[in-house]
Amino acid sequence: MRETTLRDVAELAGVSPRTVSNVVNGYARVTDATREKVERAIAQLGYRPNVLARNLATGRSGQIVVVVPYLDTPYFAELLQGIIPAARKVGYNVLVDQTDGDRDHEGELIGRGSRRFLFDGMIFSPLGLSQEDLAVRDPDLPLVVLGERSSDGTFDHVGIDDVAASTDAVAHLISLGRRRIAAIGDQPYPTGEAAQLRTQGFRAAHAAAGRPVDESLIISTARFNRADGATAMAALLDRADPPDAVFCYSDLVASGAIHALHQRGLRVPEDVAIIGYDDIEDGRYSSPTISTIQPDKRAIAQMAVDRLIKRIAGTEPVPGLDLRAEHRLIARESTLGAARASSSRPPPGTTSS
Amino acid sequence: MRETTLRDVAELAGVSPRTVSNVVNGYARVTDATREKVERAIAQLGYRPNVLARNLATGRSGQIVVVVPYLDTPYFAELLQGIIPAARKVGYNVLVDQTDGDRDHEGELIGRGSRRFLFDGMIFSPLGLSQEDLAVRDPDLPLVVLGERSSDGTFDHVGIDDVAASTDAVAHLISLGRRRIAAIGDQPYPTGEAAQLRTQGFRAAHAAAGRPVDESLIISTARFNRADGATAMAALLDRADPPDAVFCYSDLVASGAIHALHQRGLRVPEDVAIIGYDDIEDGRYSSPTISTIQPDKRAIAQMAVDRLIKRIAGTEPVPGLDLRAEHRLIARESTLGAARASSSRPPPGTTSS
DNA sequence: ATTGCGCTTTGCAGCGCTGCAAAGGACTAT
DNA sequence: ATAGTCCTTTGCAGCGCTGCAAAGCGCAAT
Repeated sequence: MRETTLRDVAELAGVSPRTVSNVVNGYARVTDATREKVERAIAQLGYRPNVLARNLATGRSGQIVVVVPYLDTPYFAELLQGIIPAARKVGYNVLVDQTDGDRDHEGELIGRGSRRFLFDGMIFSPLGLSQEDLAVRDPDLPLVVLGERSSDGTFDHVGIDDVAASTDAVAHLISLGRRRIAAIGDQPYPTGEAAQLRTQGFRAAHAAAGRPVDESLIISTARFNRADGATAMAALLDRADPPDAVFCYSDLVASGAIHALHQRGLRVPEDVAIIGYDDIEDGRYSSPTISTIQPDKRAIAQMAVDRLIKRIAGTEPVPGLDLRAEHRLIARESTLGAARASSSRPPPGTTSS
Repeated sequence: MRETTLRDVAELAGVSPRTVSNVVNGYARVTDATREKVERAIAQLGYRPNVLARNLATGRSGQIVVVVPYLDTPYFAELLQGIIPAARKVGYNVLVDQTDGDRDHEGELIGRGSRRFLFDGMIFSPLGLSQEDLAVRDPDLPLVVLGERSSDGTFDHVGIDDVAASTDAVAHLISLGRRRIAAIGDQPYPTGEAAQLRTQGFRAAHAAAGRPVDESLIISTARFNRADGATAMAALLDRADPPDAVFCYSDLVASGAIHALHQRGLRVPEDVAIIGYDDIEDGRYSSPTISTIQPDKRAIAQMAVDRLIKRIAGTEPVPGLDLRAEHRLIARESTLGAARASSSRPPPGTTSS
């Protein structure tokens, strides 16, 4: 049996197809009488508009895509948790795509491919693409970039002040009296801009305290995940002069580092203090709970959606904006110890599940 | 400037639009000569097919949707990690939707709404809908259901044998000599089928060991998350006769329970042994590492996609299948202790990030 | 009664592509 | 040379909807 169409409804209601369309879309002025007639016909036939046809006719898909490197990274999952409802509230469906941080895949997505027609705009968290790679993008694609890129003026960018946040994190470790502070997560190559900003903060905090930076304590990792965190921490502990504190570039890295410490029978924070970055839910429950930098994820999600919608509507001035969300330092057991952090009921989080 | 169309390409190449379409789709027999001509024209004009138009013409969208209750639940995130590439490999884009376990929202998605046109099929992990609610679904929607429902014959179902897995988990605790075993996560109401199967396994293991079940040790929670796990554990510890082991219905619940134990200064597993369910990455790194039931997520993802594709193609016999993936017990520190579990390097996981 | 105005409803054409089936061409067999 | 066969290419119509602008209609003002 064929799916009922606008035309079928029109016929039954005794009006033109165009009028049915008007009713369906809540358009224009339609008399209550006709509206009712049409609505009755719609109900009777169980009509539902064919979105595919509408898309072709309007040239818009009503979908936006959110592109992240990894879906199973809690930070992104939590961010999506904010983006999806925000987008839905303004009538957009969200498509999620994961790139595995692959440069080619990312390039394909922002380039002028055929999928372009499937979404009206994109919120993109690049990993494999460097700042300059972003230039190859389809200039027609409304784009909001998350994280540590800066806008070249043709798209909007939403993030937090990574340098300031990292400085806060390291200053916190210094204020606790730690002397040998390591950093895990640097990425000294073109696509490692996010990491480099954090390293910059690491240095700034040392400078502000009049401390020299021991370059050998800055450890690079390929990714910001648990496995790399554990490996890097283990390497640090193999040294003759291990650190007494570590600034990890993500909470996952911190989680891995703590795991490595525990495996060697070391205590956190007594032997080594750990601070992470992102404030994922995991860190609020782990043992010890993880001190961290909390970006305002809800704000980031909302800002990203807002900007994208405005860009899609085309009501925005061309110049791209660089927007900054708030962040704050959350000190927990992994730096303060169980006693001092005893207000260690999990603090109200941005999201929870 | 207008987007170039099939017609433009045809004109430049000096062939009919239909031929261009044939080339683009790799259809039928096209001489190398014409193909080359057309391809040159495509390249020259930078043509890309309009997916929206194709969708309307074919009546298919090339998208499938995966509906989960919560995106930021690691289990689902890890599952998606498997589903997305599997689907992409067979030419489908994946749309992800999150329902917050809301019954109405879930009902809308499987019902005969307008979004139906946006996807060719659905992989659905219900939470708010009970078995019988599933009946209201759009019968035309190719559907694969994940988790603890069983097929009513009109859709496929993929899961693991929850009763057997739960029995294994509890038998493990019993084999370690634990006497008072609690369960956290029961949901004794219509939508709690998944939970109830685990409770069933809990009982079965006791029965097999000739042990009575202390009903008061079966704790219900609204959800399978950390917060509920912590709360339930705290309640258990407030009792005069706390348990010496707990079977948690998810790793997140286990994580919350461990958090609560640590807050009271109790040790895991010395004071209370904990076993979870799902084998999320988190559990492989937490302190202690969490013993768990490991479902074969990769297999689940693959099976779900396979079945869905076959259903979409309509080449499948109507009767729905109930498919079971493998599971295994992974004993880690939270039951064995650090010493015995010292092979506690994180085992190779299904996924990692 | 006539004109003009404003609101509602309509018709037309077309979004860009593909399904279908027939037309056209080259080639083989007789 | 002619008919038959097979492969390539084409034309047509239409997927179901919306943008646009005109047509229709009721009512008020003259």
